[in-house]
Amino acid sequence: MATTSAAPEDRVFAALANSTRREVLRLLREDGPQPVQALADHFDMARPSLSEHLKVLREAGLVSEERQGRQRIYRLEALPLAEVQDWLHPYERFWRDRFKELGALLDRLPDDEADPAPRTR
Amino acid sequence: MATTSAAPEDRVFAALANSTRREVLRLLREDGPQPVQALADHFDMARPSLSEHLKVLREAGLVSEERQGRQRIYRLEALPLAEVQDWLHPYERFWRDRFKELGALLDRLPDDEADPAPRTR
DNA sequence: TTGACAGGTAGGAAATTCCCTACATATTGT
DNA sequence: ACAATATGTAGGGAATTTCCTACCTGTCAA
Repeated sequence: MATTSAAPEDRVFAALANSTRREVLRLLREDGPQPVQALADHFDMARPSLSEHLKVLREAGLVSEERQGRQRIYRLEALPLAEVQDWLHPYERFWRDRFKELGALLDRLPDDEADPAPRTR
Repeated sequence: MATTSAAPEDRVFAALANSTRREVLRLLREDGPQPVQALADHFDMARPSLSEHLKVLREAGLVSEERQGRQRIYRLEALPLAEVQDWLHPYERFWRDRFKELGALLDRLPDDEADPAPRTR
């Protein structure tokens, strides 16, 4: 019956669905608050396109902007990500169970190679 | 420089971007493995549309199917969600910092109303 | 004031997503 | 074998997303 209510976290999940936007978040996290240009330097795309992405992030509450002269300094606002973590929580035991199964399986095997081969990408 | 490489987690984030799909995950988590019909009962949408959603979830590794006669039992596969949690990790300190700020602020106020009034937005 | 810089907005094309109605396939009961 | 059940796939339309090239606005420096 649930008509798939549009939760407020909807915007956050949608914002995270794009890798450019996730990269922006990473840049803000690792390099701190910075103007649009500095961010744009990391992408191939036209600057106005990045502006659109910033808008999506803004509307999801994931970044804030502070005007400073003719620049706008964008800053990471991580709080909405706490919602995502909360959302994940009830699933945690499921993957932990899986890990346990896997661990048990490995225990039963001869002590061979622990490393499961480098990811083929 | 980074051309926003399409990470493998891309599929997972994209899968989570839709609330119907998140609802499916919740149903599988709360009610356990079940056939498509049982899931479909919870949605207004045509069953083939749900099938498409299940396909997206399958390709993200978030569910698995087990054929049982003419039914297909879908089961939650939560492991890819661990990737999401890993992705979240480096952000955690940012929102904790925010909480601390908030806490400090509240401490400085007269012990009045703890509830900060519903956001006027 | 004028020009250059920073960055948002408008308008639109191409791709993708989401949902639908047929239809195809496999299994099961009669 | 036949009808009914369970579910996937095809084809297509509408909406949304993503990206582009102009273009507009505000700030700073000469």
